This record gives sequence, structure tokens and C-alpha cells, in this order.
Amino acid sequence: MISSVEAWFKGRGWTPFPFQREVWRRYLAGESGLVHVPTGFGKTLAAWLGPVMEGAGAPGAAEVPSKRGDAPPLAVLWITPMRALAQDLVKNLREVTGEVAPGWLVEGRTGDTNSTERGRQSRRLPTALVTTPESLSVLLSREDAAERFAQLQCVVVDEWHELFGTKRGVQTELGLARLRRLAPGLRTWGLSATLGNLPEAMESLLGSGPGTDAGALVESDRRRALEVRSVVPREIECFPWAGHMGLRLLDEVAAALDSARTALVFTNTRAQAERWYQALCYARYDERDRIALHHGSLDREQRAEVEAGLAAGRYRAVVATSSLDLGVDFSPVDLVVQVGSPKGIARLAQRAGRSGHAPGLSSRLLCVPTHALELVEFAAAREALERGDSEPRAALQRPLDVLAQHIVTVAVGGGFLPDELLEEVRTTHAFRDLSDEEWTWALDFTRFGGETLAGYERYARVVEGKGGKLVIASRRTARDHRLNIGTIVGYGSLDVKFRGGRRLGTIEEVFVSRLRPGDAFTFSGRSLELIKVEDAAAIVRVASKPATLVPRWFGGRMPLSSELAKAVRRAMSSVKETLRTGETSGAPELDGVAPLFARQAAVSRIPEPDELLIERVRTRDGDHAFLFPLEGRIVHEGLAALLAWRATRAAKVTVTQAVNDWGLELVTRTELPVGDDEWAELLTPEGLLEDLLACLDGSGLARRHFREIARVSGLVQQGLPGARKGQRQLQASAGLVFDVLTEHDPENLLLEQARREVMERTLEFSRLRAGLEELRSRTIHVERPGSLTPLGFPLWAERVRERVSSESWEDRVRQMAERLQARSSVAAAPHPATPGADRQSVTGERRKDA
DNA sequence: GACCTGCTGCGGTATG
Repeated sequence: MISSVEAWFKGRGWTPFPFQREVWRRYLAGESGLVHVPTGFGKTLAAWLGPVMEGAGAPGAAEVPSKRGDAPPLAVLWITPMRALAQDLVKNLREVTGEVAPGWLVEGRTGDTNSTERGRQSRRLPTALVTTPESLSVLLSREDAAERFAQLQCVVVDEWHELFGTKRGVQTELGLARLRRLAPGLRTWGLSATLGNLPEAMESLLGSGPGTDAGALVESDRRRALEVRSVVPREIECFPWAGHMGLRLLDEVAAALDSARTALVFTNTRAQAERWYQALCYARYDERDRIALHHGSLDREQRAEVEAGLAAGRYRAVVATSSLDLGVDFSPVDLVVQVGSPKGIARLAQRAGRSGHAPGLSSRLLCVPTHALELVEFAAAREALERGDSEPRAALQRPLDVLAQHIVTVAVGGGFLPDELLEEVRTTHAFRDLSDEEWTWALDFTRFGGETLAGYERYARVVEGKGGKLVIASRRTARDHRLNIGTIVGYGSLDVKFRGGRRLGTIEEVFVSRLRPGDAFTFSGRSLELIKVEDAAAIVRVASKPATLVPRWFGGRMPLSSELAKAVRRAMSSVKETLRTGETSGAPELDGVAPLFARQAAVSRIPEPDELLIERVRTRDGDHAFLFPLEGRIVHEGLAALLAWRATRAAKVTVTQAVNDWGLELVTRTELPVGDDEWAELLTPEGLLEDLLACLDGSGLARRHFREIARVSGLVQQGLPGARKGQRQLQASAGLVFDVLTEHDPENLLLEQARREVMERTLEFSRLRAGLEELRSRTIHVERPGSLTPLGFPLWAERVRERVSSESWEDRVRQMAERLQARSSVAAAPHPATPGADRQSVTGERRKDA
């Protein structure tokens, strides 16, 4: 049989790669598995899939007849996390396999798929379907789901690393378990980029049902050369306050773009993308039409145009956020620029992989630091990439909101027998440890909303039908449920529109609320003037003057990953070594920041990987303690709150805090009552959870987070399309339900889930705990530099920002930087380091000078 | 023209 695959490739003038042969051999033997493919091999994959698709599940099997009437039923299902990918894949497959119409369809939204195609699909599915996890759920919610999927032979999940570890991933797992029940013998294959825990990712993809124990992890033999370089500023500032925009290096970046055919410029935030787009248009004014902008708050249509332009090679540069991390292949791209730290090894690899798609080309990546310490992060990330390190993804455990949604989906899709569904659900990785109690609870929840809500008709979604089967309560409930399928919950945002009605994208309510009509801001690369706010839309016109105000959005917080943090510690050791020996470290970035670390070493200490550095400094502001655990900003936030709380339990003092990815700062007007030998005690992981809940208003956090759980589980509905319930209203109804449950049903499992998720997501609790455990084995060094150090200074600036108005902040930070700089040029010899005269090491001793 | 962080992703009704 494998020979027919060979023939398939040969007929197209291709030779399959060894890993493709391996996949095929296993596929034909009826196995399932996960293929580990580095990013940027999309076309190759289309080719890999070609024979499956064409042979409707088995290469060499009957060709798909060209007439619709006798086409075989759905045989191959391909799931991608993005609709654009689905559409692109269908296009590629058509090119690769020739027209296999009309069996190839993309299931999409009403607005995207024309109604005749959709109508056809509702009668009968195509032979091969490319779709999303949400659409799979919608398909499973059709009454005849069982028949429709009965002939399914193969399901492929693309970009599994994107879905794994998320609620969308769990939704996919549940859908796959359902499919395996409906189509016994179904083979499941996944494609994943590099991930720290691929075996677990595979387990979760395949589940534990019959026929899935023969899972194979196939390593691709494809590797692409990667060239990572950084812009190293000639003059390094020892006191890097310059913020996170990075525009100081605009000229260098513009020059790099000149040497590239097409470049992607990645930034970490949308506001940053807007600014960089503006700045690049300014720097290369004649080419401004060939520069584009792309981020998640821009209108879909506009983004699609940019994507098409990229693929066609119409642009010199596109400035983007993670919105272009995934998506179709842009072969013309031959340079990727990363502005600001990537914060993770995998993210850097992913972005690098967006360039050099033509065979034989290598990926070129140019890193642009936005302040001096980021040079260390870049050097560290490259070293980690070379070592082959990558971040693992934590699998989600028993998210009951997703389970509740799935139960209703199955009830709508023809109904179920409870015992059978339980057995099926337990074959998924996410629910393998689901207890009987949890199951009963989830089931009751869909039947009457649980104890507290029983009696309200709208919570009785599932009822007993014929033969003990549980089915959906009414047609109306079924419709409402379909409208609520999915696990992505958005934030309150307003459309930005021209008076004529053309939509530009969305901005946050909070931002608009601070504007008055007539105010101008930059958005979508244009200067816009606000006319009025009307029906959840900000109506704008083109402003006559350039605007400097840029909207800010609430987004993820992207802390430095643990793996990258480890690499940063190694990099610091290597700088230390360089300073000692006077030889180069081999990394230009590290050589570049050496003067900064020389200063650090002179006045304080460069922490070794097995040390925790604490700096105590007195300034006019008061008493400072700087700690550098290097655990990422989210952990530092929790830790700062915890330390402040623990430190002041006895004494009454007000502690202000600041954090960044490297460390945290605690400041008190009077003395911070912590002796040098007391830090270890304050940092103990014992009683961590209780203390955190006590000092962080755990229930307030949980209440806000409950909105997502209420939406996913179906407790609150978001209304009909077009007449979408406002997010604020959604928050309000979810808050109400939260309060009712808290009062009358405190043991409610969804409340518990909200508390659990908030701990993990907004506090990274596991990482914090692990970090504290590790700190136990580290040696604590308390240093007393005479002034702020290079490591401490950014934290000082960060904290000051929160208290002063915008203009004076910059002034103040600049003045302080200059003052320190002046002092340091007297005190510290540049390179190699000499012990500073103002250094006072009092490790282990109690402070006396307060 | 002036730098003060925060990303991404999806779906659905009804009638002619």
C-alpha cells in the first residue's frame, strides 16, 4: 500500500521525506500519533495530507468520484485553530491534489460561507472537511451527528501545540472522544511545533479509548537553519529606563529592512505595533505604501488584505503582534524582526519560523532590545534555542464549565445515556480523573442548574427522553446552546467606525471613556478624531493633525517563562565570567551589556543561578528592598503582595510595591522591619495559599473571573448575534450568579473552579510555589549598595511611574539616571570590574543604620 | 514626533 503513496508523490514530482514515510507506514497500520514538525512547513503538510484526502482516508482506495451524488460520506476531518488556516489549507490542497471538487468544503460562519454551500452541508457533509474545534462542536450538536460521522476514518489536528493546554483544547479532546465513539477505528493524528512536553501533548490528543494505545510520536527530520542576531546599541546605558517601546533603535531597524525583500516586524503589544508602524512610515516615507500594520484589534477584512498582500510580496514590511504568529505561509518573508524580549523560547522559535519559507533558505531573525537588560534575554533565548530547550504547556485538569457545555452539546446532538457518556468523557486526558461526584454534579447542573438554581426553567436544559436517554429540553434551548458554543470569552470593546459605517476595528471601552469628542488618537495606522460614541461604536473621522495618543488594550501579560529565566541566569554567569577573565563571552549582546554588569558587580553583586540577591537601599523615597528571583512578573506580583503582607503583620507600615520580569521592589517611608536573616522565613512556601488569599482579595478576583466560567458553562447567555449582550451586562449577570451561589451554595464546583483558575492564571500559583520551594535551596545574599543599582533602577522607575503625572515621570527618571550615571563613572571602573568603594556587604547581619 | 506595556483565537438564528 505504501507504494501507492510513493506513486502519489511521484506523480507530482516529489520525493516524500523519511518522516512522511514513517507517518504513512503507521497510518496504514491503523495507528494514531503526533508528528513533531518545526514551524514553517505548512505546504509540506498539505502534501503529506494529500494522499489521505484524495483516497478518502486510505491511499489507494477508491478515488473520490467527481459527481456529488455518489461521493462517499465524510471520511477525513482536519481541525485547525484558525479559520484562515482552514481556508488556506483547502486552497493549497486543491492546488496539490488537483480539483477534487465538490467534496472539499470549509465549515465557517454564516457570514463567510455562502448559504447554498451551507445548505448543502446541512444535508450532507463533504468527503473531507477542514474546520475548527468550535465548528466540530456545532456539528456534534446536530441531531443526526451519529450518522454523519459514522464513516469517518481519519481526523487530523493541526497546530495542536496551540490548542493543548487551553479550554479550546479540552473542547477538542471531548469532541475527539465523541468521534471515536461514533466511528470506531478512527485514527487520530496531530501536528505540533516544539513543546517541552510532547509526550503529554500526544496523550491528551489521543485519549485512552480503544485503539489509541498504539500512539506514535514521530519526529520530523526537517530542520531549518536559524540565524539570530541582535541590534547592540553602541553606547550602553547602565540605567536602562527607556521603557518598552524600543523606538530609539528605529534607524537600525529601518536599515535592516532596506536589506530585506519582505520583513515581518513583531512587537509585543498592539500599541507598540501602532507606534512602530507610524515610526517606520516616517523613517521610510517614500515606501510608506509598502509598509502595513496587522494586529488583533484591526478589522478582519483589513487584516485579510494585509495577509494577501504579504503572500503576494506586495510589502516591504508588516508590523504585527502575535496575530501573525500562526496563519498562512508568507513565502516572500526573508527577515523577521522581534522588537522587545520574546519572553519565551518557543515564541522566538515560532516567530523566527515565519521567514525563509523557500527550500534551502534559512530563517533570519533580528532582535531589537527595548532596554539594556533585554539584550541578556535575547542572548539567553538564542542559547536556549541552541540547546533545544522549550517551554512545556500545562494540561488543563477537569474544567467543569467545558464539560457542562459538552454535555448539552451531546444532548442536542441526539442525546446520550449517562453511563456511556461518562465512560467516553473519562477517555480524555483532561477528565481521566473525573470523580463520580463531579460527574453527577455536572449532569445535575445541565438538568436543573444545580441545587440553588433548580426551579428556574432556563437552567433545566437537559431532560430525560425515550429509553432513558437524556436529550435537550426544547428547540429553543437547543438554539440558545448553539449560539453559545465555544470557550473564547472576549472583553468589553467598542467598534471604531467612520461615519459612513466602514469598520476599522475595536478599542477598549476604558480608553474611549477618557476621550472627549474632538480628541484625536492613532489607530489602524491613521490619525483619527472622535466624533461621538453611539451604539457600542466610536464614530470617527480622519484627523487633520497627527495624533500622538495611542489606544492601549488589555491583553495577556506574557511573563518571562521559567525556561528562559533559567537561561537568563546562565547568561548572567557568563557575563560574570567575562568580567573576571576579560575575555569575550562569544555573545555580542552579553559583551554589549558587560559595562552595565561591571557596575552591578562593583556596587552590589551579580547573582549566580543558585543565589537570591536582595538589595537594601536608602533613598529620599524611603527604605527599599529589591529582590531578584527572576520568576517573571506575574509571580513577582504575587510574591511582592505576599512579602509585604507577611512583613507587616507585626508592625503597621505601608509598603508600596513594584515588579518586573527580573524582580520586585518593596518600599516603606520608614524602616521596612525585616532583618537580613528574616528573609528566608518570609519566603517560606508554608501557608502560601492562605496568605495569598488573605492579602489579595481572592474572592474579588474569582468574582471577576467567574464571567468566563459562567459563559462557557451556559449559566449566562450572550444573546443573539447582532444584538449581542454587552460585555458589561454579561459581567453583571455573571456577578449576580456568583453572589447567589456564594451565598447559598458555597460548595458549588464552578465557584471552586473559578478560584482554582484565578490562582493559576492571574497568579501563576504553581510557579510561585515551585519558585519558593527552589528559593529554599538558594543562598540569600543581602547587599547594601549606596545607591540604586543597574538591576534595581528599572524597578524604581516602574514604581515612580504609577505615582507621578506623565511629563514629570520622564523628567524624573532621566534626572535620576543622569545622577547615578555621574556617580558610577567615578565609582566604577568599566571593564573588568573592580570592587566598588561604595559597596557595603553586610550579608547575614542585621541592619544598624536606620 | 517623542518613548510611560501587555497577545491570540471562535461561534450562531431565521426566511425565502
